[in-house]
Order: sequence, then structure tokens, then C-alpha cells
Amino acid sequence: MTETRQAEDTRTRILETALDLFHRGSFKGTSINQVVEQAGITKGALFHYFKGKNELGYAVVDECIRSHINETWVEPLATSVDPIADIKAILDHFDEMIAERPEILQLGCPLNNLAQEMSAQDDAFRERLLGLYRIWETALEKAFRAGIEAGSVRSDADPADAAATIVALLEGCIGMIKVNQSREHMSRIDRGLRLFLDFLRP
Amino acid sequence: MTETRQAEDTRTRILETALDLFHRGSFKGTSINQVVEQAGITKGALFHYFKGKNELGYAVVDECIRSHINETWVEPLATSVDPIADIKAILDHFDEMIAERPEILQLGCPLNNLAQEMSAQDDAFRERLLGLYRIWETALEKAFRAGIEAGSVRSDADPADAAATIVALLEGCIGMIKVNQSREHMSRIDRGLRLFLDFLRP
DNA sequence: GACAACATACCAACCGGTCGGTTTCTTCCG
DNA sequence: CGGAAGAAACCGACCGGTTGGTATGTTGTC
Repeated sequence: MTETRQAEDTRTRILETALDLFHRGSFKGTSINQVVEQAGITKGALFHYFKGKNELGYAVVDECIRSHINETWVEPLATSVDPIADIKAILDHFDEMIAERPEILQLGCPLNNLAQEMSAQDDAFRERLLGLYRIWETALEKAFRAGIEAGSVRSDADPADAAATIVALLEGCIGMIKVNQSREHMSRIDRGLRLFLDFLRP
Repeated sequence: MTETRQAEDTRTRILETALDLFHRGSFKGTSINQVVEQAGITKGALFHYFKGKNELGYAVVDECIRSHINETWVEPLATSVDPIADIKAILDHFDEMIAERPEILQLGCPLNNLAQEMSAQDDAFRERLLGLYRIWETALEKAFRAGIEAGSVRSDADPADAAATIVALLEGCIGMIKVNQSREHMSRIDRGLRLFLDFLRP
């Protein structure tokens, strides 16, 4: 009846449910019971796979969010020679996603949410989240470096500075949209973001 | 023996303690008992002044944080004709503050912390926090408008767009510093921020 | 029969909030 | 001026519910 490889299935279902609840609410704000209920399992199953709530959180960061960063930022920019155009394409993709599911407008970025909530409280969390930001920034930095070499980015721009600023601006924008919850304010900030990117043109 | 005006004293002590704990931890993460203990009062006193935990949070936003925004952003920019220079001066002031009390490096901005934590969970919170952001952005917008008129800001810049982008970038930067907790990364982001301001020069 | 994969019952600690009561201050009458 | 009356300020024991976590039991598969 049930599959033999149910084991991994249960684990990933717990992880995905936890990510969803952490995203919708927060880490501290969601209880283990909520995860158990929404995942359709029992507490015994959860504690069989994870030592405790924190370990579950770490796994969500290390597995779910990390792969998400890789898919949306690292891979698309890996071979970029025109990062400004490619970053704008990623922004376009976000716009499409929001047009389809407007609810995510108020949920923010899972990485940023967790980082803002936990990095001052738990150093193990902070280090893991910082690791993801480094991966993200490094992908941008490499792309800017390639862009400078290819002539699509102004040569006096510092790739590392630009990468860090883009990440900060992007996370700030997503955060502001979360508070404003208005499409107008989103497009206002979208314009500012693209304006900044254009400043990096030669 | 005790002063006649002890009443207001207790209320403000509760508010300041709550702000401190909400800043250090989070809203949901700090218990009423913690506030009571750190303020050196009792639960009865707290519930005498505030209907509940949420009402306490609202009061912290409406009174403590609002006045802080006014002092650091609205008043200094009220009569500005060179907003770019004046904003940089405010940033310098932040740098000095961080040099004195480096601990605040990892605590972030109280407004942004609360906004990110609560705006998706409680609409009353969101509206109040949004109100503060509007005050902040309006102050910047007016200053940019005055700067354009005075010739200290490029005339093709949209004051409202610039204001919204500055706020987003600033909150994003503070958020990133919270995760990184390194002075180097702070100066890297500081450079990006000032670079963006210079883009707004004529 | 050993072991992973769960399920269930249960726990102490803590949560936000209530409530009856006491103290302290203000007011106003004589 | 004294002193009763009442309101505001404050206390702390207590409540039902929830929290993260555990201990023990059951089940299916090599």
C-alpha cells in the first residue's frame, strides 16, 4: 500500500511544510504542533528526523532555501556577460510571479525574514543564513566582474560593493513592499531598483 | 516621599523597557513577564496602563518610535536645501553611534524589525508602522523637492521615487549589517549607499 | 529479532490575561 | 484645617491554554 521509500518522503514533507509556515508566519511564531498538523504527521515522526525545533530550522535553511537561491540567482547568472540585463530578467520573473500569486506580496523573502528574526538570537542560525547571503553575493559579484570584462558594466564599479548593495537594496525593497502591500509602491520601488542598475552601465 | 507624578513615570518606564526588549529580541519573542521584571514593576501595573500585549506594542510604535523618527529624520531635514549632504550627515551620525555602542550593529532598526515581524500578522500593527514609514518618506521627498529647486539635486529625479528607494536601501543595509555583524561589510554597504546618493547629484 | 519509522500519551515550563484586594493620591465638604 | 469619599495606581496569586520536548509503545521490513 504505502511506498517503501516513504521515509525520505516524510522528511521532505516536514521540511516543505516548515518552510511554508516559517514564511507565512515566523520561526518563533509557528509551533511544532502546527508543522505536525499541516504536514499530516505526528510529533514522533518530526522528532525522529530532527533533534528539535532549531535543528528543523537549520535544515530548512540548509536545504530548502539554499536550493532556492541557487535556482533563482546562482544558476541564471553563472554564465552571464550582461548581468544588468540578466538581473532585470530575474526581476521581471518576480513581477510575473506576483501577478499570479499576489499573496506573496505580503510575505516577503523567506531568507530575509528568517535572517531578520533569528540572526540576533541564535548564532548558528546567523552563520547559516550569512552563508546563503555570501553565495548570493558571490554569484552577483562574479557576474559583475564578467560584465566589466565584457564591457556591459562600467569599469570603475567595484563588483563586490555593487553585489552587496544590490542585495541590500533588493531585500530592503521586498521588506518595504511587505509593509506597504500596494502595487503602486511596488512599482515605485521597482523603478528605483532598475534605476540603480542602470547607474552601473558604462 | 515618592513624587506626585509617579503615574506617568511608570507608564514611560514600561514603554521604554518594552522598546528595549522588542529591539533586542522581538515582539512575539519577549514575554510580558520579561517587561514587568526589567521595568521593576508588576503585571497589575502593566495591565493598568495597557489593555494587552498588542496595545503595548502599538503604544511603543506610536510614541517611542515615532518620536525617534521625528528627531533623527524629519527635524534635521525640515529646512534642508541640500538633502544629499544632510542625509550623509545623518549617516555620519550613525557611524559615530555605532563606534560608541557597537552592540547595536546586530540589533538592527527597531522600526524595520517590528515591521518585518508583525506587518503580515497583525493589520493594526502594519498600518501604524506604515504610517511611520510615510512620515519618514515624506520628509525625504520634501527635502529632495527643495534640493531640486535649489539646484543641489538633479532635476530629472523623481522626489517620491528617490525617497522610497533611499528608505528601502537604508533598511536593507541595516538588515544586512545585522546578519553580517562585520565592520568591513558595513563600510562596503556604506559606500554603496553614499554612491547612490551621489547619483542624485546634478 | 533487530532496527528504522512512526504513533500516542504525557510532562514541566511558560504564555497572555484576569481578578480581588490594597495602597496612594485627589477632591470636596464642613 | 481635618477628614470622609472616591478614584487612580498598583500588587501578586491564579487561570486555562500552549509550548518544546520526552518516554514508551507499535508496526512493517530486512
